Amino acid sequence: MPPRYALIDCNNFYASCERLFRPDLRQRPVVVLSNNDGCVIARSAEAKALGIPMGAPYFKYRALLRRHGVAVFSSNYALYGDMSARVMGVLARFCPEVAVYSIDEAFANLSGVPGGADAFARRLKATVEAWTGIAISIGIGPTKTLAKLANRFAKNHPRLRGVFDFAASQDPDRLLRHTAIADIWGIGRRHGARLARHGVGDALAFRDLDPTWVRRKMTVTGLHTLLELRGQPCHALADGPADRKTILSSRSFGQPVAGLDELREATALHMVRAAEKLRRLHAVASCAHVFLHTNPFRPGLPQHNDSASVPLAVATAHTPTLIRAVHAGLARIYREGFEFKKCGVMLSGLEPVDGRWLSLLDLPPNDTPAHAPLMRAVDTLNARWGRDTVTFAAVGPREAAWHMRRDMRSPRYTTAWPELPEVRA
DNA sequence: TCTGGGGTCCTAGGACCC
DNA sequence: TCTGGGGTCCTAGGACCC
Repeated sequence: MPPRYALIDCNNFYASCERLFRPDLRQRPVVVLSNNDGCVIARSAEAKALGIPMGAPYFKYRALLRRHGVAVFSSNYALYGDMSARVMGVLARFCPEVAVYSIDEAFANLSGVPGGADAFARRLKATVEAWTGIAISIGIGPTKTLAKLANRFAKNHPRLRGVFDFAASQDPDRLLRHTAIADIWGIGRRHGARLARHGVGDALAFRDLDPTWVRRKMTVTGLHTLLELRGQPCHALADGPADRKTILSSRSFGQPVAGLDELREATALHMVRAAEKLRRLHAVASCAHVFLHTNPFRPGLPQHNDSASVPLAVATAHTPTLIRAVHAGLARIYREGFEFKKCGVMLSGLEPVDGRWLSLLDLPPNDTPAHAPLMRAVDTLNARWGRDTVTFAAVGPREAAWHMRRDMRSPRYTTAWPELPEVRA
């Protein structure tokens, strides 16, 4: 049976999560800001109607937001992650095959579902909304790219009531003609602008281009997009289990940082986070990387961007060893006299912890087997009592000035006991 | 003052080897 | 001063996604 892909996604996900526990905001526009309260990354329908673009820098829009009584939130990933797990749980319970694609999206294969794809999707939508309070939209098509496209129509045309099957269309060419080139999944700003210069402005024109030309100008990625628009699947439901290749932890500072001591604390904190993720994947890393950036938005200031890679003698998930590695890298790239805006660490050469290669040389003393129980104990305590119940001295004081800003974070309603919502009769 | 963070994939080019 | 072809591996950079 040919696949019938569905793209299921949550409407204005972060903004919807914020509203769940704040019924007073039901009619008010809501926006959610990125880490550090830098820019707008989620908008309720009312906020979109006010003309606030995705990615709008907060400082430029603050006055407008205030004028229109927009409720503004710092991002609260504890809440969004938990709500995402609930939505995905419902999907997994009812769909024969699901692949989670992002925090607010999943693909499913609805081929052969009882009662037909459209009726099934409508039941699924009603169930998710009743059980979680999060509204979703569903697009269906013979390829993932067309399912994505169908999802846009489901969202943008209220008469479809949130579900649209591309195959049900009387005139598919017309749908493609009404899809702007940059709204195609897989075609971003750069290629969109380039195609527009060649007179290719919509999905229909792109679909009918010469595949050889597209292959040459846009690599196989672009070719796959074209073929998928023609109904020929190039992406499987789950494109391989996608073993992670890297783990990254980085952030802009709440305020500029010039001193080495603070950079050592910040990189240590990033490594604590990265190593937590590494152990959650039951993996070890064989290389640690560290990087520094000054502020690219201030080209007048002296700029210094650099990175260093530190190979590890033995692949490990031992946080202190990894911190020592990035501190060694940091010493190589740090320069005095610069205002740094951002730093981060990356782990690469990931291997499953059970199948790792041991060095032919003796194990270095910092990777003795005793370290695994210690890390396990740290992770267990933090899982039970909350993040950073126990941590590492190298990360420095908990209230350091360089930590990111999130001045408008809502309570972690569903994941922290002290922040449970209270209901008064 | 104030412009996110975390990923993937693809390609070109250099280093190195035989 | 002249001097090949073929292969692998790594890295940097570009493009995309949410």
